[in-house]
Amino acid sequence: MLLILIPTSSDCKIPILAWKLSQFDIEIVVELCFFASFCSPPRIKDEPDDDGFYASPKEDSKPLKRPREDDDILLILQDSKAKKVKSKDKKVPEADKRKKPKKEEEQKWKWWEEERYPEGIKWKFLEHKGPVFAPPYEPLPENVKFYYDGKVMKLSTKAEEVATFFAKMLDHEYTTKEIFRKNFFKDWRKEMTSEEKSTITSLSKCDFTHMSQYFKAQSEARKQMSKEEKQKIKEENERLLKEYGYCVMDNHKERIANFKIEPPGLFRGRGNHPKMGMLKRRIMPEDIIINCSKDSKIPAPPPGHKWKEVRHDNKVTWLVSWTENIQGSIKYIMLNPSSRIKGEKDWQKYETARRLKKCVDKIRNQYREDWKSKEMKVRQRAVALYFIDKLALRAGNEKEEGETADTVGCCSLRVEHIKLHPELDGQEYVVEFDFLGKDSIRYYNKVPVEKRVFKNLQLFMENKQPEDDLFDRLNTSILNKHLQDLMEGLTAKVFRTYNASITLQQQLKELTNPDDNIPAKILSYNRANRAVAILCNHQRAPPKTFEKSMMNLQSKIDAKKEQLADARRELKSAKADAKVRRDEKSKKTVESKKKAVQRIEEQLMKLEVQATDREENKQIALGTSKLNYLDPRISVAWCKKWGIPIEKIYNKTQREKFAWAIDMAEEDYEF
DNA sequence: CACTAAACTTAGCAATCCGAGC
DNA sequence: GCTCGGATTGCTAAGTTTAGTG
Repeated sequence: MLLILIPTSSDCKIPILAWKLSQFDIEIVVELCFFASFCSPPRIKDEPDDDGFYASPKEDSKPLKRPREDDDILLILQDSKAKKVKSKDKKVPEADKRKKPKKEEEQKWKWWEEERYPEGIKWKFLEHKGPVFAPPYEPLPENVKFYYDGKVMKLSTKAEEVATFFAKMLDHEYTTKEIFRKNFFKDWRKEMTSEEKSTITSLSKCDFTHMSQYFKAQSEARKQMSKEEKQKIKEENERLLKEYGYCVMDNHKERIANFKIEPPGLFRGRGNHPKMGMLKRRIMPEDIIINCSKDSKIPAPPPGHKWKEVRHDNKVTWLVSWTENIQGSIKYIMLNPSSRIKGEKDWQKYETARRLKKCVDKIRNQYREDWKSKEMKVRQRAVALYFIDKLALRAGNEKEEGETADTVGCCSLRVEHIKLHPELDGQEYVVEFDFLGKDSIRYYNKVPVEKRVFKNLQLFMENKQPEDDLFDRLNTSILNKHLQDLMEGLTAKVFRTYNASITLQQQLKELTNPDDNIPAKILSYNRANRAVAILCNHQRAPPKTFEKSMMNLQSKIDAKKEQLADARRELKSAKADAKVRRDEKSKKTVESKKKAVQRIEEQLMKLEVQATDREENKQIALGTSKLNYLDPRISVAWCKKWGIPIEKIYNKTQREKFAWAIDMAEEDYEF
C-alpha cells in the first residue's frame, strides 16, 4: 500500500488519514499519532472513535494486525517540516529522506521528532567511561576503639570495616531487631580473622559506641566545614559527574542515572525483611559487565583490575551491570529519565494506556460476564481483574518465601487478607482489604462490590485456611496472557496507568474553577493529583516535623490576618481623609492603601491555600503518581488552558523528564 | 507449561540543597 | 551572613514483565 497525502494545512488532515488507515492496521495508526503529534498540534483525541477496533463485534474476530510486509506508506508533506513515516522494515528511497534539522544539536534535542528504531534495537552506538566505584575503606584512626566484653580490641581491616557499618546504624531501631543482629553477626564473622572469630562469639558483648560517637562527630564536622571546603567537594562531584555522568548514545550526549556503584554496607530491606542486616559486599571491577559499542572507546578498568566481561548488546539499554549478593539479582547502570531511551518508553506506556481507554468498556463487560463462567479459573481471573481495574491493585507475582518480606498484590492475595461483610455501615456486600503491598505499605480499604463478586469471593474462600491463596487457580502469568488476548500490549499494570491518568483528567475537569486565581487552581491540581495518589495507595510517613510546620504556618496566617486588619483600617482612614481634603495627594494615598490591602489579601489567601494543601497531604505522597502514572500531557494541557506556568507543576528534573510532553501537548490534549 | 533469569519500572526514605526570613 | 525547613535529589529496594529453557 502506498499512500501519498499532500495537505494544504497540516492541521486537519492527519486525523482523516488516521481514520482511513485505522480500518486496516492499528499499528499504523499508532505511528501516525506519533507523527501527527509532532508535526503540528497533537490531534490524537480526534482519532476515530474506538468502535472501529473494539466495540463492534464484527471487527472483533478480525486480526488486529495484518502483515506489515505489504505496507509501505509514504507521506510527503509540503511544509518545511517534512518527515517520513514508514513501516519499520521497509526502505524508503534515499532521495525522499530529508535531512533532520542540523545544529539544533545537544541543547534541546527533540528526540520525539525522530523516527524510532525497529522493535528490539535500543541503540546503534554507545560509548561511556564505565562506573565510579565506591571509595576504598579508610581504616579508623588509632584512637577510635572497639571494645569486646569490656576490653579494647583492635580489629583487622576487613572486620573493622564491617563493624563500622553497624556502628553507623547504632541509633537506628533495627540494630535492636533479632533478625538484623543475627544476619549481621553471621556475615561479620565471615570477614573476621580466625583469632577474631574465636574471640568474638557474641554480638551483645560488642561495644560500638565509641566508633558511633566518632562517626557522629565526623558528620558534625562535615556540617561545620568552611565554605571553601564545601565548595571543593562540590567541584569534585561536578568533575565526577562531568567525566562519568554522561555517555554518548547515537550521536547524542545523554545523562546517566546512577553512574556510581552502590557502596558496601548492611542490607536493610523494607518492612519485615528476612535478610535485613546481611552484608552487602563491595563491588569490584571483576564483578562488572560493561556494555557498549564494539567500535566505541571501551572504558578502562581501574589499574591492576579487569572487567568481568565486556559485551556489545544493543538489544538492551544498560551500560553496566553486576550481580548483587543479597538476592542474587542483577543491578544496572542505565540512563536518566530525560534520555531518549527512557522517554520513548515512557511515552509509549501512556499510548498503551490510551489504547486501553478505547476498549476498557468492552473489557469490563467481558469480565463481568466471566463472573458467571462455569470455569473456576475464569471466574477467579475475572474477579482479580475487577480488583485491578477498580482498585488499581498491582498484579501480585508470587515471591519466594524467606527471601523477601511477606507482601502481596492482587493475584497473590490470601484468604486472610480480606473480610467479607454482607452488610456494613448501611452498605451491602462490602469487602474489607487489609494487606501489605509493595514496600510493605499497608493497603486498607472497605469497598462495596457487586453481589456477583461477593458471591464469588465466598466461593473462592470455601474450605480454605487463612494462609491459602484467594485465587488458587490464578497467577500473573495467566492473567497477563489473557490480557494480551484482549488488547495488544495490555498487562495488569496498564490498568494502573490508565486509571491514574483518566482520574487526573476527570478530576481536573471537575475541580478547576475558571474564576479561581493561580494558587487556588494549583490547589485544585494538587487535589486531583491527590485523588490519584489515594487510588494508587501512595502513602508516606507523616513528616517528622509536620505538626510543628503546621503550627508555624498557622501563626504566619494569624500574623497576616492582623496585618490585613491594619491595612484595612489604614485604608478606611485614608478614605475618610480623602473625602475631607479632596486633593490629588490624598486620593493617591487611598489608591496605594487599596493596593496594599489587595496585596495582603492575596498573600493571606495563598497561605491559607498552602495550609489546606499541606494538611490534606499529610500522609499522601504525590510524587510517585506524578512521575510514573500521570500522562504528563494532561498536566501540560491543563497548564496551557488555564495559563498556569508549567514550573508550578513540574520542577526542573520533572520538566526534563517530560520535555517531550511539554513540547507537544496543546491545551486541547485529551488522554 | 513451569520455572528462572534478565531487564526495566516503580517506590519511599534519607541526605542534601537552597531560599525565605531573621 | 545564618538558620530553619521545605523542596529536590540521590539512593537502592521492590515490584512487573519478558525472554529463554527444558
